[in-house]
Amino acid sequence: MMTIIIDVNRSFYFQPGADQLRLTDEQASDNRRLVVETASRMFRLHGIENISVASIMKESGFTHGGFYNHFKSKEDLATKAISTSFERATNDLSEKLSSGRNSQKGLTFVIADYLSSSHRDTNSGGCPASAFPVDASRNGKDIQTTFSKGIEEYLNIFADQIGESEHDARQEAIGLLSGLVGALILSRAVKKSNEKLSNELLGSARKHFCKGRLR
Amino acid sequence: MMTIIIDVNRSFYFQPGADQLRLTDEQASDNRRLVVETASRMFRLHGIENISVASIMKESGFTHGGFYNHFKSKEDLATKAISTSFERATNDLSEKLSSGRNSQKGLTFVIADYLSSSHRDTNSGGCPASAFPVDASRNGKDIQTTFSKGIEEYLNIFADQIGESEHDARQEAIGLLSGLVGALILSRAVKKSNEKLSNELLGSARKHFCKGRLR
DNA sequence: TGTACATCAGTGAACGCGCGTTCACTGATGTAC
DNA sequence: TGTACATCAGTGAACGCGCGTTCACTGATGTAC
Repeated sequence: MMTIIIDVNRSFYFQPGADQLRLTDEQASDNRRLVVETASRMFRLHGIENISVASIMKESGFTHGGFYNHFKSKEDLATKAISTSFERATNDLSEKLSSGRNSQKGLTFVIADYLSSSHRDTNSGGCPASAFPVDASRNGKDIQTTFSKGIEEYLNIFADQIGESEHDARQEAIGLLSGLVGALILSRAVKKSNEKLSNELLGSARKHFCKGRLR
Repeated sequence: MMTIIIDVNRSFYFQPGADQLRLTDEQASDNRRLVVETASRMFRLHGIENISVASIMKESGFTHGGFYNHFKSKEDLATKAISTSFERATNDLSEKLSSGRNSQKGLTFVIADYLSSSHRDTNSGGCPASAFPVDASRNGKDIQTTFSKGIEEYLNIFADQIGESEHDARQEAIGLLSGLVGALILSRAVKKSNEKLSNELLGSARKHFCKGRLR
């Protein structure tokens, strides 16, 4: 078996048109931000390994070649996308909690929101703590470092809200976050085949983790 | 730009050697079982999308060409691998629980075992309920159906053990399974970057979910 | 403030690789009579 | 029970495709003087 490949005229490249011009620094960093946000959404929804660099760039309105002007690698982008998701999510969380007067009652709102069918079905991927842990566990140290920081932030916010003695609050926060993440992930995993079970997982977990907190 | 590809002698194929012979039905189904078990382990450890058909076949001691003699597609294998994992896992679980005399105490053993560092670090991938949910949520109905059945089985076993009124037991089982799955997944996701946090997640979740069950 | 030149975001083709799947081929096993 | 023939698990090459990454090239913007 022999294959002969003759490649004619290897060094012919596209010449950009006359309307091709260098962007200002501000435009460039706006573009970078846009790509990170697109990636954050697509990664959370479909998983990091299942979304290509080209599709992120296309969804952001660019061709894929320019990707490496902004990011060292796909992993570099993933790291930035994860930390951006967590920043936004923990800000939202703090806001929701600070608007609720009674702290334990505030938590029940957050739990109900987290374990709602609209969070399960969101087409932006929802909470990064539920979207990324399996990707993180299969990836290297850089991505895990970013993920860990996000988890710590979540735990701090929950523990602050729970109050009690510091150690108990932290332990309670860990139990709560684990329960929320587990229930949401499981309910997503069965939704297409058994929506009844999916809803039951959300509803029962909601009741279970609100118990003793209400009012 | 033009590329010319000349492919010489396209139709030359390998001829099996003289020691090449048809297997008995039993050998063939033993081989099939072996491939499913190898896949189950590799899929749980690295995720379904991250393991190739060729690598599963190689790890099982075969070349990849024969794969489609046994399975309709990679998804077909994934479905069989998931259900096999659940069968084994739920059998193990029942066994562990039935050996413990007091039912609530039996559960605390299971919780401690589930949230142990050796389960987190197992190089066979461990419990399918924690290994597959994110893969399942990103896959189609066939895989989710298999996954749902496994989850139902887990919930039934937990609920039986918990006892109480039937409805409360089911709700409690959902809370417990969610917590176990969430804590294990999170602890795996931070292990490479922050082992202290990883251990804390396991330990605190263990205490949290054993509370009120001990003795 | 004006000028000369380096920088760099974007383009689209290409590279090298690995994926899931298909294929022609073999010959002992399985089976229909 | 004996015989003729179809079945089928395994092999390794190949297909077609998509991936992450690299590349040469452009010219207005950024910057050093």
